[in-house]
Amino acid sequence: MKHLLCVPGGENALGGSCLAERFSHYVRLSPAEQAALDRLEDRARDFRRGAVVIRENERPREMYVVRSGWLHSSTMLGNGSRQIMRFLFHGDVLGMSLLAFSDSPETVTAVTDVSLCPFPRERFAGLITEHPRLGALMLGIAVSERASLADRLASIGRTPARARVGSLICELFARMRRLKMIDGDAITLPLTQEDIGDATGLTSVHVNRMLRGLVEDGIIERNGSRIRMLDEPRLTEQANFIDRSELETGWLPPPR
Amino acid sequence: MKHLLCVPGGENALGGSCLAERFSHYVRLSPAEQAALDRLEDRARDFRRGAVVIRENERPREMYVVRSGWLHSSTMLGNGSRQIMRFLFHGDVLGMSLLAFSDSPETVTAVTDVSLCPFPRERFAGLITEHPRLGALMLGIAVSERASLADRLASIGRTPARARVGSLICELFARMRRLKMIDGDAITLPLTQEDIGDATGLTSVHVNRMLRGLVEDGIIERNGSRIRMLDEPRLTEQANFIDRSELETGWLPPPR
DNA sequence: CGCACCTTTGAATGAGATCAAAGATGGTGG
DNA sequence: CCACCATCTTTGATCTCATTCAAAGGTGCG
Repeated sequence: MKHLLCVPGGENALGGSCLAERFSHYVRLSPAEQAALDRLEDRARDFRRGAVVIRENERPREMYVVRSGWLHSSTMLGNGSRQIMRFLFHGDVLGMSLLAFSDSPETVTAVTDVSLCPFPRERFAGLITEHPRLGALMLGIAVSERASLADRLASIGRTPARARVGSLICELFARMRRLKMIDGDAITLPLTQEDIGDATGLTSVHVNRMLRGLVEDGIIERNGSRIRMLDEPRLTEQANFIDRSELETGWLPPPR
Repeated sequence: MKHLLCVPGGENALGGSCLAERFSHYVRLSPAEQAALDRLEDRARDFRRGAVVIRENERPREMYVVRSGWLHSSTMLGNGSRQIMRFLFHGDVLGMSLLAFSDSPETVTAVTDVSLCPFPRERFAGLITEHPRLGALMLGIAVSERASLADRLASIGRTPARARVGSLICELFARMRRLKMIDGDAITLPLTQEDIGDATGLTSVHVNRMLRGLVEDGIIERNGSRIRMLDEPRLTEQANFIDRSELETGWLPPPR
C-alpha cells in the first residue's frame, strides 16, 4: 500500500496548486486565476495512516486539498458509535465547514498515508474576492457535496442493507474511475468492514454478509481488499445509485 | 392555518428582497449590496399547499427564497419510498442544486400555502461577481446546510427510532424559535406522522409509538398538530441534537 | 353530515443487531 | 526469514427493534 509522499521545494504539485488542478477539471482557468491559485496554498503537509487531520469540536486553522491518499470525514455520537459521512480523494476539499463554523462539526481521518495542500481561510476569502468565478465554482462543489450527502441519506434512510452497501460500492467506483484510481474493473479498498458499516449505518457483521451475498450473486468479486465489478448495471439499479460527479458550469460568471 | 400570500406591486417584501433579509441576519449589508439584492428577485410567486415547486429530474428555471410558509425537499426511491431531506422556512433558499446540476436531484413541495421570491441563476452569478462577500456568504449557507444533512445522516444511520424523532423535533424547535415561529414553548407542525417517518427513515406507525413514548415520559405534550416542549434539555441530550444555526462570518471578505 | 385522510392500537413477522468463537491476514521484531 | 500477535473476516445462534398487516377510532374539510 504505497502512496506519494511529500514533494520537497516551494511549490506543491508539479507546477501548480492542488485546487487549480481540481478546478481545471471543470473550467479552463485564466492566467490570472491560475496565478492567484498558485499563491493560495502553503507547502504540502503529510499525515500517516490513521492520523486525525481535523478533530470534531476543535478549531481548525486551515482548509486542505487532498494531493494523494484516502481520508474520511465522520462524527462520533454520544453512544460511542461513528457515522462516516464521506470519503475524500485526490482533489477533494476538506475543512470547508470552516466557512460556516468556527468549531469543526466533523473529524477528518487519514485512511492511508496522505499528502495535503493547506491554505488559510482568509487567503481563500481574498481569492474569491479577486476571482468571483472561483468562488462560484467552490459554491458549485459545495452544493454537489450536499447532493451526495442527500443521496446517502436516502440510501441509509430508505433502502435495505444490501442496497446500502451496493450504493457505497457504486459511488466509490464512479469516483475512483474518474480519478483513474481504477485498475481495469477493480479497485482496492483500504477499508475494514467496520468502516463500511460506519458509512452505511450497519454492523460489520452484517456488512460481511451483504458483501458475501453480492459475491454469490455474481455482482462483484473479492480477494483481500480488492473488489472487482462484474455487473455494474445490475448493482447500480439494485442500489438506486446515481452518479453526480458531473458539474454544471454554464451559469458561472466570466473569468478575470 | 393561515399564511401570508402575495403582496402585489413591483417589490417583494416590505421594502426589500427576501435574500437581503436573510443575509442581514448574518452581516450588515452595505448600501451597494442592498441595492444589488433589490434588483435580484422577480415578483413573489405563490403556491398552494401540496404544490410541487421543483420536480426531481426536471430542469428548474430559477432559484427561490421562502417568503412565507413551509416546504420540504425530498427524493423518491425506485421502490416507491420517499426520503425527506430538509424542511424549508422563511429565508431558506431552494433550488441551490441548480448551481451544480442542470437537473434537480430533489423535489421541493409546499407543505402549507407558500409565497416564494424567485431569482434566475444568471442574475445570481452577476450578483456575486459584483459583490463577492455575498457569494462567500451563500457559500457559508451551503456549507452549513451540508452540516445539517450530515447531522441528520448520523441520526438516521446510528441512533434508534426514538432519538431520530427527538432529533427532528429539536431541530424544528431550534429553527422555528430563531424565526419567531414559536408560541411560548409550542410549535404547530403541519406534518403527518407519515411525513415525519419519511424524514426520519421510519414508518408512520412507529413514529406514532415514539411520539406517544415521548409524551408518556413527560418530554413533550401534544394536542392535534401542536407540540409543546416540556423538557428540552433532556430531549436534546437523548437525541444527540446540536444546534448549528449560528454562522461564522469572521472570514468574509469586506463588502463593496 | 359524510367521506377522506389521519391517528391509534394490537398481533405477527422479519431484517438486522448482538454475542461468541473460530479462521485469515499481515505487520513487526527477533 | 520466520514466528507471533493484533487486527480483521467469517460463521452460527439468538434476540430485538422496527416493519408489516389489519382494523378500529378521530378529525376536519367540503
